[in-house]
Amino acid sequence: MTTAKFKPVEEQLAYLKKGVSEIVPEAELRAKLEKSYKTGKPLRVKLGVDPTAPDIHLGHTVVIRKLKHFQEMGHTAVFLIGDFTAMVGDPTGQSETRPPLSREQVNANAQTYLEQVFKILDRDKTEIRYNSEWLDKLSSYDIVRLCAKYRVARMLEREDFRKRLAEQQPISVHEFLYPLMVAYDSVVLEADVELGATEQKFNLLIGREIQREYNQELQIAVMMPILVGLDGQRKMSKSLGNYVGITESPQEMFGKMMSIPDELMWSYYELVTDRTPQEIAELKRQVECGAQHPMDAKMKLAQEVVTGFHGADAGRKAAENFQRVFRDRRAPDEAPIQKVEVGPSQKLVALLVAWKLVPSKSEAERLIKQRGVEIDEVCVEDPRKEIDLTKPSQFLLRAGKKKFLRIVVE
RNA sequence: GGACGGGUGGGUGAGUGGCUAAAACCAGCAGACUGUAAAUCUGCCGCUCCUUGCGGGCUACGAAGGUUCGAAUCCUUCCCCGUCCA
Repeated sequence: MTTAKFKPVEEQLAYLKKGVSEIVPEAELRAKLEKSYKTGKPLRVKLGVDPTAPDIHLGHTVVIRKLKHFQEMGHTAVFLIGDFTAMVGDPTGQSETRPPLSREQVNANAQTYLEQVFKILDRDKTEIRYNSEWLDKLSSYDIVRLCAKYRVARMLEREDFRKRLAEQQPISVHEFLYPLMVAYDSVVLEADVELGATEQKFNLLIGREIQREYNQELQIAVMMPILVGLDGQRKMSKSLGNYVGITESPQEMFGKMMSIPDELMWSYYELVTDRTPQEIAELKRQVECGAQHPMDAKMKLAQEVVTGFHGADAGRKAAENFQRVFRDRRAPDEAPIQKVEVGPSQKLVALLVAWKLVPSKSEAERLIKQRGVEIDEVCVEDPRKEIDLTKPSQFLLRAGKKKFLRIVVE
């Protein structure tokens, strides 16, 4: 092994620190990088993700992108799927007990996660592991011994627990197990570095404590900031609906990116694109001095994100479409197509529900009354309007600000 | 095991027999304004039916029963959460 396989330590550090919120402790990371540089042995970098939902959104990609950075520097990316821990449920960040998932759900989610993760990571260079591999095999006795290695008072230091205790919210005993199991994962994987969002700090640090108990070298905790959701307020999450799914269509993705508050775009540039800090600073300066319109800067961001997941063509098209529909206020050149068979005429409200543009007829009626529905760019005034389906035709239906459907009767 | 407090719409939270599909606020949606940003203003915000009316029906205040002309509100049992005691 030659040392030439790695870049110089300082260069690696500069790259790896991009966008990072905290490294605990940073000096040890440097030491580990130096050692690996000398011995030619790559660091083992762990990122654990619980497959609690079928899709990954932009918020998840922040840490995955960081793992990719380590991968690019020649280190071993260990992508850990928490198929066991997903069933335990991590209490992190939400002050309520999350319902545990069944094994089937977890497995199905894990599958879709992997497909999506490799839009970012290099499939051939990633070590994929499942923590059920070892956690399933622990005996009750093993678990008792693991629990014996940590104290309740220390456990209660965790902000989420402290808060719930103070607010008289429930804490289940099994929730204490979660951080211990995550820590045990690090022991099994012999992690040199563990990545996570800042809210994972507690878990990452327990990993160090438990590794010490098992006489291992301690892992470095590298934490990434939490990506704020589209509302500009709260953390991006599926349950809050303020997210961008990475499998969403280019148009949707673009539209959602454009809806973020202006100030937020800088943190997005930093966390979900591969732009360097210098480039971002320069762009920001241009916007501030008026050389560039904030909307243009945001459109660039949106296009880059779409390009990352759908390719350059899709990115360009999405930008053009956005320009056309929302800035020039014209119909989109392509809208999803809904085919309908020729048949008896039907009420528009019923069709809006059938085509899933609104959740109920009441909602549909409301939308029409509020002048939110257009057919071929003409506002529908009558909530009782019937749609003629008796002969072939087609028209463009708009429901609300963003939903378009090209209806083809045939 | 005992004592006490609590469980209301997506969230916070008022309501303690009819005026309550349930205040207020937040979130959400639509319209205006715009850069589909933010801010602001206006309206909507359980489901359903039609003759679209300050219209009819249905469902809803942890669950199930009961009292009553009438219950989110009173009674009974049960479930769940928290605090203190053991």
